[in-house]
Amino acid sequence: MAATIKDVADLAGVNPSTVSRVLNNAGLAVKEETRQRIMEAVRILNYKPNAVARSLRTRFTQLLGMVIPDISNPFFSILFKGAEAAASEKGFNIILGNTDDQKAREEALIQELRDRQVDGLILATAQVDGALENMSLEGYPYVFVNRRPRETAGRYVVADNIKGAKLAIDHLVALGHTRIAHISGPLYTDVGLARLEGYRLALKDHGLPFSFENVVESEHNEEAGYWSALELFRKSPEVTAIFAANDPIAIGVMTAVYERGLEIPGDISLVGYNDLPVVSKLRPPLTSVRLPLFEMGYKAAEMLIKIISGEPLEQDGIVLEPRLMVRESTARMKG
Amino acid sequence: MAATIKDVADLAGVNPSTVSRVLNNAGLAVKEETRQRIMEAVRILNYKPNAVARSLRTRFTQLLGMVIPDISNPFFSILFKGAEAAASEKGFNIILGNTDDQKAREEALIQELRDRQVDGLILATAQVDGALENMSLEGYPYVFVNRRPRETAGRYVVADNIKGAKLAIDHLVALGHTRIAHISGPLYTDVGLARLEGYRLALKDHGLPFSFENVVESEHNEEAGYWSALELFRKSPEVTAIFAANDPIAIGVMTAVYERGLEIPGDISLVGYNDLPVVSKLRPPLTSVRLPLFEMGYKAAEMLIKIISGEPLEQDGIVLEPRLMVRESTARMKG
DNA sequence: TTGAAAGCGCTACCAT
DNA sequence: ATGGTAGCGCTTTCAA
Repeated sequence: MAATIKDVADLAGVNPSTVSRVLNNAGLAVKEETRQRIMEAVRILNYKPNAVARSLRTRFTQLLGMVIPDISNPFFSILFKGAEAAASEKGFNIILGNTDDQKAREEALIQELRDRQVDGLILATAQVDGALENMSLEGYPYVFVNRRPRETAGRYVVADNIKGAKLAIDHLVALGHTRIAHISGPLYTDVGLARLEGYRLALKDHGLPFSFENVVESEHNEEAGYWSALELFRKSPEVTAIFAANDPIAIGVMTAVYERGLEIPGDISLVGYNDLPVVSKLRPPLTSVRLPLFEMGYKAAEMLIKIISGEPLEQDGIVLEPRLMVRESTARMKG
Repeated sequence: MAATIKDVADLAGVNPSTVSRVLNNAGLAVKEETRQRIMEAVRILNYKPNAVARSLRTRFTQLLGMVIPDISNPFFSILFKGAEAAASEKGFNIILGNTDDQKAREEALIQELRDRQVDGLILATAQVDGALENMSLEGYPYVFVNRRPRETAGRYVVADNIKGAKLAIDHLVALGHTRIAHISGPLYTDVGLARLEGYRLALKDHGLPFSFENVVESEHNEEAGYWSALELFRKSPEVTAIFAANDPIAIGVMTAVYERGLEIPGDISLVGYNDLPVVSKLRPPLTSVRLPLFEMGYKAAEMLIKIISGEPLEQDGIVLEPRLMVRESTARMKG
């Protein structure tokens, strides 16, 4: 049986409250000699405070909940790493829950975590609503990461998707491309919409026409990317560059391009988004927009802990800058 | 403020202990009418038991700790997913800690998790010792996954590395290769040793000579794989097939092979290990030994929960079977 | 079938 | 500077 605070108090010949004072209130009045005796007893008994008992009393668990669609996706696992790094610096740990992108699981998980009395939630998931309204209503601390809630209020840490899309298009235009297509993500998501918007704005900036002929809406995965590329070739066979809304889509596009007997970047320049580790290993290595994922996770946890601690926030949201990783899938326009 | 069991009891006009009985001991004697009244009160107040208070009383947190070197490595994140799936089925959640392969962080983390009173630990990390001895001494529940402890006692869930290596070599031999090299992992790890042993045994099975000329010891990463391949080419330029101890090593080998102006699989057949998602995207897609990672994580959590619940275990360890995913990096011997 | 009460280990308030 | 004590919310034993 592990030693309790009472054991320490008995051994040191003091009251448990004194032990607690020594251990917790660094700046509080305790005679040096008493402190010594107590620390010695702690050492002898190898005493570790019981976090559960402390939590019950203080009403803080020093535990964060993080809800993620798919931890095996490096995108999210790097977010988690960032969050964990910040949390651990402040003495917090994180309960991680994977939703497999299922809304029911997501809501159940949020409830589960709250019942466990986690001090706050980091939400990296797509759709939250019912559970969320309760949360904001009751003033429960939570922070969105990689997603900026539209309807619901809430703090967030995101990357600038409009800027990211512009980086991609600027690059392609600089290489001489004018017929640039976009395979967008789902347009019911803020991410999908923002990247499309960035694409549109960048074309406009460069005096290039925007046309829905050159846009195909896709899901955020490889297979959907493949089929969307086929559809694009049907609609607009003359494009010379494609900006894909994320890397898996871009990988699907690659397959479709090769099937058509075309070369990358010889015939088609291709840009992805997120810069997952895998894309630098592709042939050719993919040019992609990199998000500061670790930093996003870090800042989200940091922000959440500030909210929990009642520290004032300078801002409700943090928007981080993406940057373009240029690789071999993009090249100067032929001719 | 959230409702407590006392609020429910008051509303239902009963004692808190009766509420507790209704909520927890499904099979216990409670008059149907009372139960109804209580459930109604629970509903009205939207009562959720406070897990912290319950944990303090029952001495179980229904929380598992999982220690992982690097969650952004898909190898580990899939292990985690499996563990989380099993845990969540049994009403457990998992606190995940990332160690970045740093021993100090690892030990601190284990201590942290124990102080939090997690009911048990799943250890996917490389080196644990000091902290571990305490754990086994005090009968604290823990399970190793993907690693079978040598010196320390302990339950484990691993894949059969000797078998996996044999699968790789059998395949290469079947393709007509006889000069098969092995770039091994670190030989101070059980994983590295076991794969080397499988390589040696398989050669013997096929009546092929084993020689240290054809073995280079490497670290488990891409760069080390690259340098090890260079060393191999120096020692044994005539090899026609290479079995790499894991996928990152194999990727490093690829780079070295291409630099030498050789083709895969034309000149050199190459087999990796772990079958990370990325390897099917390489050019050529890599033949690799696949481990049932999700299942390993699942079984590890399941085993741990059994230990926690005091259920008897049929066995101290579970060894799962790998299988070979044949792709285009291996081909029949020329000539 | 239900109630009363103790107590898990800790902190924080109030005394002294 | 330190001790005493109440109580966080729950479960569980004992009694009725």
